[in-house]
Amino acid sequence: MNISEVAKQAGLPAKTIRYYEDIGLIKPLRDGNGYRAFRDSDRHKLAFLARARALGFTIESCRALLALWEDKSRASGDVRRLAEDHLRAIETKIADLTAMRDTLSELVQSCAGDRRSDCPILTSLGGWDRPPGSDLPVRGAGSVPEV
Amino acid sequence: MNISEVAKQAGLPAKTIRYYEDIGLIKPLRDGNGYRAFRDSDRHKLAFLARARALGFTIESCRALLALWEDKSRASGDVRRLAEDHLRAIETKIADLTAMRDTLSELVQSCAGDRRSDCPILTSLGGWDRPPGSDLPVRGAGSVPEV
DNA sequence: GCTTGACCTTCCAGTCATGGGAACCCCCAT
DNA sequence: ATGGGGGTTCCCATGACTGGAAGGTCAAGC
Repeated sequence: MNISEVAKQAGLPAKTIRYYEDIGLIKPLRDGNGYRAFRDSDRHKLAFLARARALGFTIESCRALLALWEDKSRASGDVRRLAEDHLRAIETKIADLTAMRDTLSELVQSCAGDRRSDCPILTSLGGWDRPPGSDLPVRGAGSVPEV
Repeated sequence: MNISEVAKQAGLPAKTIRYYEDIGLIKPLRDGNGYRAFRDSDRHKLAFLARARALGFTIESCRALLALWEDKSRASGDVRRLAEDHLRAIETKIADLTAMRDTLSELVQSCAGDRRSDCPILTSLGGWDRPPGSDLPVRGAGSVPEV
């Protein structure tokens, strides 16, 4: 089975599969022609990776999860700890984004959005006409997620 | 006022301010010694940028917002459109993350998290023992946000 | 046997918004 | 003059890919 077929099955782009080999997540064999020869184990790992990535685990967490998956003597506590850490990260990000959404939503509501130039969104971003203490949140060095 | 003072006022790292100059968001003058000389307008722009970034606008959206801010004959509709697009992006991301959180939360709940090796999290990621159609979501090329 | 086109391979560069650090310059107080 | 704390430019690294160029391989059709 060539890479594009494996890619289809795993739900990952072929480029991503090559990348995963590059960083040592999988180690497929090679055919005589240089093509990658995927074993069942490689394809299972790729499916595992696709699911873990879909849950937002970082590549390094995926690496750790994969190692635990392969380690028949693992403790489920180790797996759960990884998952809990990630869950907390997600919840933090949801909270950040929800705060953004609420602020932005208010701003959008307050803007007429017509041909007139008057715009509370810009006024607010500019920091004018606001009583002290009602500042928009200001990002403190990487504390706020990208969208 | 030197860059570190300006940085403090804007709530941005000095490095970020240099970067913003690099990509043409601000154009501070220079003193005889080569130090950046920030005008009021530069400092106001930086404060504006810090707030817009804190709301998750991309740099390019910030550039557009800044241009509208400076354009006294803008239409507030243009501003509002930008904000609405961004708001939709945030909402999409919140939805994605919420789906992740729900799935992950269930998995965490189902795992004993002790010294035994049995682990439903790994079982689920491995794709075993699941009736057809109950697959975990699989990422389709960039459709799912990073966490 | 030759061509065509769809695969496959490697390698390099780019993305986004910074952060780290080197090498060097400048200013002020001792 | 010396030291320490600014400032400056420049290049490299991050995460997790994605795009594209240059070239090898394979199967089908003529």
